[in-house]
This record gives sequence, C-alpha cells and structure tokens, in this order.
Amino acid sequence: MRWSKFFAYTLKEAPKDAVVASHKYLIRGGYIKQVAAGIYNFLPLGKMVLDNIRAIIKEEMDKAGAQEVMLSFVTPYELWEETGRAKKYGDELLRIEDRKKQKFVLSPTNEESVVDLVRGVVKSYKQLPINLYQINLKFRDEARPRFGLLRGREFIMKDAYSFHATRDDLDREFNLMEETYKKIFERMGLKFRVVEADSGAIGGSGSKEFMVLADTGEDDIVVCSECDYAANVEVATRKHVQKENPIKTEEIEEVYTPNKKSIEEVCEFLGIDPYFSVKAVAKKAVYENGKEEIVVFFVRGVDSLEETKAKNAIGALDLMDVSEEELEKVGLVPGFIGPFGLPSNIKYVIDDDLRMAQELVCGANKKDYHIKGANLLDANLLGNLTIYRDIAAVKEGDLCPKCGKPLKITKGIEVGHIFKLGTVYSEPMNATFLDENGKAKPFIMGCYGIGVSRLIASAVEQNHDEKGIIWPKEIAPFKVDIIVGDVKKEEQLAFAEVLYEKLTNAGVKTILDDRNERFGPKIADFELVGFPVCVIVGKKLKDGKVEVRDRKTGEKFEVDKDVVFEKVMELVNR
RNA sequence: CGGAGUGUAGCGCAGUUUGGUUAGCGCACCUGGUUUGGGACCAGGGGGUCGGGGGUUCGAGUCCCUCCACUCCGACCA
Repeated sequence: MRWSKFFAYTLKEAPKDAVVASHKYLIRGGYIKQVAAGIYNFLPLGKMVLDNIRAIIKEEMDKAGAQEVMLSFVTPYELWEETGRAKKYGDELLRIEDRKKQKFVLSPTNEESVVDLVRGVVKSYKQLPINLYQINLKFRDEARPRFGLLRGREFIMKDAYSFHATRDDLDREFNLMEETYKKIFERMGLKFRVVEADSGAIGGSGSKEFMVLADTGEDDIVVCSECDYAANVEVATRKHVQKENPIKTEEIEEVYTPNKKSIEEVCEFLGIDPYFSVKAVAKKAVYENGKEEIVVFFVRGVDSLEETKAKNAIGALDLMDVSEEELEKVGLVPGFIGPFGLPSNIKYVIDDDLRMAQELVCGANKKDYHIKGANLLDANLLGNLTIYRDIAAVKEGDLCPKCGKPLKITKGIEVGHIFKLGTVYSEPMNATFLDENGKAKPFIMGCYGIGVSRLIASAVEQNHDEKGIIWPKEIAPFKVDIIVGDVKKEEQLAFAEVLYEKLTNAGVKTILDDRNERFGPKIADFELVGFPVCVIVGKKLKDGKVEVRDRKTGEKFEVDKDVVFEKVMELVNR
C-alpha cells in the first residue's frame, strides 16, 4: 500500500472524550471513528487489525475441530420467549419490528439461534459432539457504553456452541477450548490470566474468564502471589483462619454506644480490632418471580460484601440499596443491626469467615446499643434457619485457598469467557437427541466467547507508549513502514519502491510512505500508528546507507542498502 | 436508570456572564512558491442549520421553554 493513496489519516489531538489509551490512539491513528454512543466505523487500518485477529481465531478454532457458521444477526423474538430470556435480558436486548409488526431482536448472543438450528438437524448421539462457531456482529444496548472499543454497544464477537451426549464429553471440550483460547491469546502476544468466574446471565454450572492484564480493566481479579490460583473477585475465595481475640469477655453484654454507627466509630469507641466486629449490610433482593424482600448480610468488620456472591447465595436476580426508612419499616434499626434478635421475618446470611467466630462485637438491634463478647458457636441463638455462605469480597493480603500464600488484586479486561451450560437452553427449548437406548435427552451444551473488537483495544492497552501504539507483530496492520525522506529525490523514491516490491513479494505486509511530507510527520505517524518496523530511506542513501528501526525496542540500525532486505526480514521474523 | 457536564468548521477551542456590524483562533484542507532526518515557512483561499424546534426582542451563538445527542462518576453489564 502506498500511503499517498491510502484511506487513512492521523490526528495531532485526540477528541476530548477519549480517556483511555486505546480509545485515544485508535482514533488518532485513524483506525476507528465514532458513529454514535458505543458504535464505531472501522477504517482500513482498523479492519486490517480486525481481520488479522479473526484469522488467528479461525485457524485455532478450526484446528480444534470447530466448524464455522454464520447465524443471523436479526433473530425472531419468539426464540427469546422460549427460554425466558426475553424478560431476563431486559433493556439490553434491542427489540425491533418489521413492516408486518413481527418482532425481532438484534442478537446480543446466540444460544437460542444455535439451539434452534441444531435441534432440527441433530437427532442421534451418533452425530455428537459438534461445535459450531461464528465471528459476527453483536448488539447489546448497554446502559453506559464507554472507553471506545472496550465497551461498545455494537461489537464483533467470536461465539462458539458445543453439543454433547454426556457431561464428560462436555468437560473434554471445555478443556480443549481453554487450551485453544490460550493459544489464540499467546499468538496475539498478550499477557493474560485464566480465572474462575461467575456465569451471570448466560447461566450454567462452570465458567472461566480470560483476562488481559491492564490497569484500565473494569474487572478486579484475584491472583495468588505464589501458585496459579486466579479468580474474578466475583467468585474468588480465600483460606479461612480464625484469629483469637486477645480481649476476653466473661459473658455477652449489651454496651451503650450512643450514635456510634459505623464499624470504625464503634471499634474505636470500644477499643477493639475491627476484625472482631460484625458488619451488617442490608439489601433489597429482587427475585425472578418479581418478589422483593429485605435481606441482611453479615461479614467481618474488615471485609466488604461481594454483591455477586451475595446474589448467588440467596438466588436473587438483583440486589438494590435500601433507605433507612425502608429498614425501619420492617423493624430493623439502621446502624445497630446484628445477628442476634433480628425480627423473625428477616432473611439473613452470615459470611463463612464468621462461622464459629467468638468474642465479637455486633449490633444489638436496639438503638444506641451493641453486643460485646458475642459468639457464633451457639447456633441456637440464631435459630435453625441460619445460613453461612461465602459472601465477603476477597481483599489484598487474604490467603490463597489453594496454597495459603497472600493474594493480590489486579485489574483485567475480560476478552474471553467459556461456560459449561449443561441443559439450561436445550431443556426449555426442547432440543433433544436419542441416546444409545433410544431415549430422548436434552443436549448437554457448552459455549465459548471471545470479544474480538475488544481484543483490538486490549492489545493497545497493553502495548503502547507516550507516542502511540506498539502492535504485536501478529496483528499489526502492516509489519513494515518504508519512509521516503524526500519524495522529490528520485533515487530515494526508486530505492524505496524496489524494497517495497521485494518485501511485498516476500509476503511481508508493507506500507510505503510516499507522501510529500517532511520527515517529522512521517516518523511521528510511524510511532503513532504503531507498525513494528520502519525503514528510513533518506539522506544517507547517497552513502549507500539506510536506517531501520524497531518500534518496540526503539533500536536503530544503520545498514548498508544492499542488506536492508535481509535486516528487515530478520526483525520481522524474530 | 440516578448524579454531573458538554454541544460553535474534520479535530482542539474562544466568544454566551452584560443580546448589537459580515461569528473568530490554532491544527487539518485547497492553490502557488521555498523547504525535506523529528509534526516547516511565505502568500492567497475554501469550509459554519453556533445540536434541533419553539418563544421573547427592532435585533439571539448570547435570554426563556422544550426536545435531542454525546461524555464523565455510579448502578448495571457473557
């Protein structure tokens, strides 16, 4: 490609609303252009990167035996009613009507479509397993799209769906997909971690996320400082250790704590370590059947509630904040809520870490009073309905559940997620096959997603400097940029063109910067747009020399013009 | 969805407080010339529904009403 003819432009200044590196550089470099909130046009450069990523994904998926299909982007609303997700997915599902008033949705994901496709075709266990995938457009009407391609409404996703006769076979495919994903992200040159994850709205039994490590990530992930344990904070666990309270209390006593509501205030007032206090977090739980109730969650004073875990603990669809008035209405005393003597109609959950804990301070369910010396040994105090669950958020310094070493918290961008769905879609959609005994059984399914357009942004988040993008070689739009120092100097242009032909013929994607510009803008664009290697054909050509630069290492080589091809090939292939 | 903010040329902004010729600047763009190893210089030039609609006024980018779009924080989110 000759830059003088290329549909690409660069900007000196980023639009003011771009705040993260990938958003700024992808716009400044002429990769994407915003159309509406969370919707972008891809310019040639952006499309090239996208295609490179697609190619890697396709190659590895095909190698793993999956088969590429393309499911319709507009799908009948009926299918979504079949599984009940029409309601569950809420406003994120963009509904549209055709001229006959028939309802459709823009696909945010394709479980329904693919089950509908397969149930009409696969009848026997002999046709299983099967894994179908596509790399296709998705639309989710996010409440708040942001950060450019990191959270768009319209985006490209690779989604795969596997069908199995047995759980064991699903496990095998799940592991195969995990290995395949690792290969894909490794080939892209990304630093990532595979973490245990919550299944969320997709449902199913087990899931793992693939997180690209970057400070701009929206997810908190817990990683062990020693072993390979890694989990999304939404599901991360920790090793429980019971510390013994050095302060002993003879018996349970109520103490007067006027206006001391927060953990800090109470503990300071009573002179105790917040570790031995109980924090109450009240939430309004909303269930799938529309029922709502106030639930109280108890965690240690030093911990905080992890809402996803809490939600899962009680099987709620959503947890919402409650006002003091609402709490008082059901008989709770805001600021002084504790596990003993709660109104009998209030559901509560106690964090696992408090199981059998002793010498605690907690609210007395009475204005201006707390209880000292409480212990959770005696379940009778709490009644039989007491449930202990893991509901506290793992924090920096907690101990690894696998090896006991300290845990760390880091930020990650979710670029892949694999699920064991089981029969959560096949059952309601009545998608069955006949087993060896001629009995109809629902398909056992897995599904596997990769955020393809998000990967573009993730790669930039992880590979940039103050000047611009530094593309990993595998996905760079062009691998080599040949800069002609002065296009009016015929010998420079002629030499550059010969080199360009040679590299292109050797299969190296090359761009020839033959614009009538000075050196400054050309080299700045090389750095901004982020090609791995550049060759500067300039002044030194008359002494038989050209310069070669490596964008990533910043190395500069002055090489003889006769060996420049070999030098470039060496850099491109190393 | 709650809170905050912004909307003037492709991008970045000034002008709005206190209404008053023809709406301005930098970058980008076009023409000519000089330049060509770190975002050059000189001269000339093109480009605007001032987010939309309505209103007040002799007069609205500026004041009022209303709608819309976009961004940020949060909630939400395979």
